[in-house]
Amino acid sequence: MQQDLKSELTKQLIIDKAFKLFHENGFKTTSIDKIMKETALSKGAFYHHYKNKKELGLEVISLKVQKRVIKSMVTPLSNTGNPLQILEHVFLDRLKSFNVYEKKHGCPMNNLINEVGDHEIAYQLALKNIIETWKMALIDLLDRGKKENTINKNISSAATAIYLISAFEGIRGIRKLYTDDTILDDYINGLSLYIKQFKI
Amino acid sequence: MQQDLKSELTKQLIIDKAFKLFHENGFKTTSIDKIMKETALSKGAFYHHYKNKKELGLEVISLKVQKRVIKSMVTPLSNTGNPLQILEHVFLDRLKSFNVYEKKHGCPMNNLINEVGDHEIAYQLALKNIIETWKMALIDLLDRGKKENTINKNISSAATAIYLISAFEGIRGIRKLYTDDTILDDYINGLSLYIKQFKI
DNA sequence: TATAAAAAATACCATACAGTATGTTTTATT
DNA sequence: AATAAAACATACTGTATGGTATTTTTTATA
Repeated sequence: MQQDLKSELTKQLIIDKAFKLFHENGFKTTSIDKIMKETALSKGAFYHHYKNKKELGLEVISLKVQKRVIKSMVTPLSNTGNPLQILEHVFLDRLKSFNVYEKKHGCPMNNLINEVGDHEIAYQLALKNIIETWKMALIDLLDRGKKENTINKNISSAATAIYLISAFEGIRGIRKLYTDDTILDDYINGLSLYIKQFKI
Repeated sequence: MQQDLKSELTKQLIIDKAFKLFHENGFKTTSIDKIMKETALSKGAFYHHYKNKKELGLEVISLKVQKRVIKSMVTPLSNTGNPLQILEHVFLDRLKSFNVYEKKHGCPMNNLINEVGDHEIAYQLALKNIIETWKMALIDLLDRGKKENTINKNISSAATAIYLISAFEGIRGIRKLYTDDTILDDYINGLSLYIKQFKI
């Protein structure tokens, strides 16, 4: 195999396993040893490709966590159609798409925000970047609705975007505490009611 | 000093320092050594009073984390007055009461939920208990508003309670990523608009 | 004041950790 | 085939960890 391709595959393997373990067990308590045991490669291989754990953490955020959020929560906002329907679809469909594993372990981004969001400035910036991207996309969609007269012009797009994001991330954490979906049903009802209020 | 009083004071000291360090640096990465260094006592003292770190964790949750939430977010909901005004007051006053330290390190409960909410069942139950207490108190207040004809009877009290809690906890995490309060202002505007919708 | 128990200190252990030094194997180039 | 560099493996270091064993100090009671 070509060297640069092999290198790329190895790095991708490490990132994938690291993301999985960060998601399941948290960032701080996931050691390099545990990650490399998952890859079936050695510690030497890790330090050949990465300077340290921090560098890996930042790659996991930008290559896995960010992509995940953008794919499921940002990109679909650009679809054509009624903005309010898109909003409801994106948030509700996402929640309903989660399997037991994802409900149990919560949102990878939110987990990182709460675990390392007040520690390393580098993590802070990388995570903030995701939130800002998400916020902007929501604002664009809400503004489009206002322009097309399907959304009440008196509501603040920025405030609504942040309230939507906050509630979504909040419930992803709270759901961890439960073993069934009743709390998610409450959230879903709350969200539906909330979105309906934007209508003209 | 009386023995049982001394014992009680020592335990309280350990709990206070542990809560502080959990809040600042997280649960998992706060070691017994670090806690006991803060208390200026020895490791022997710790293991005289506590069986292990888990037992301390549970005491911190029930004696510090829970008390904190109940005092600031639950008890004030029982005040007399217009339920909607009480709602707005409690949530907004709480947010506005936070100092730089509390904004930086987020909500101790939410931090724990996201860090250990999917690990130890004992932590899970202790934390869920707080959320349930909070949820019930909000439902009671909303139901009172409905009975007194100040709150729209068509909204679900449980759904509204969970949506309020989720957004509040969500923003406490997200705020960690920022160095100023603009994101909090967005949230506050979003919350005000949200609460206004409950009006008849 | 003697004695027992509680409170706290000291010293220790096995394990896990991030990271390093050095070796071996694989791949690319001449 | 020779050589160099990249990819990976092995063995190690120093430090931190949760927890234990044992000793010293403080407090309560007779």
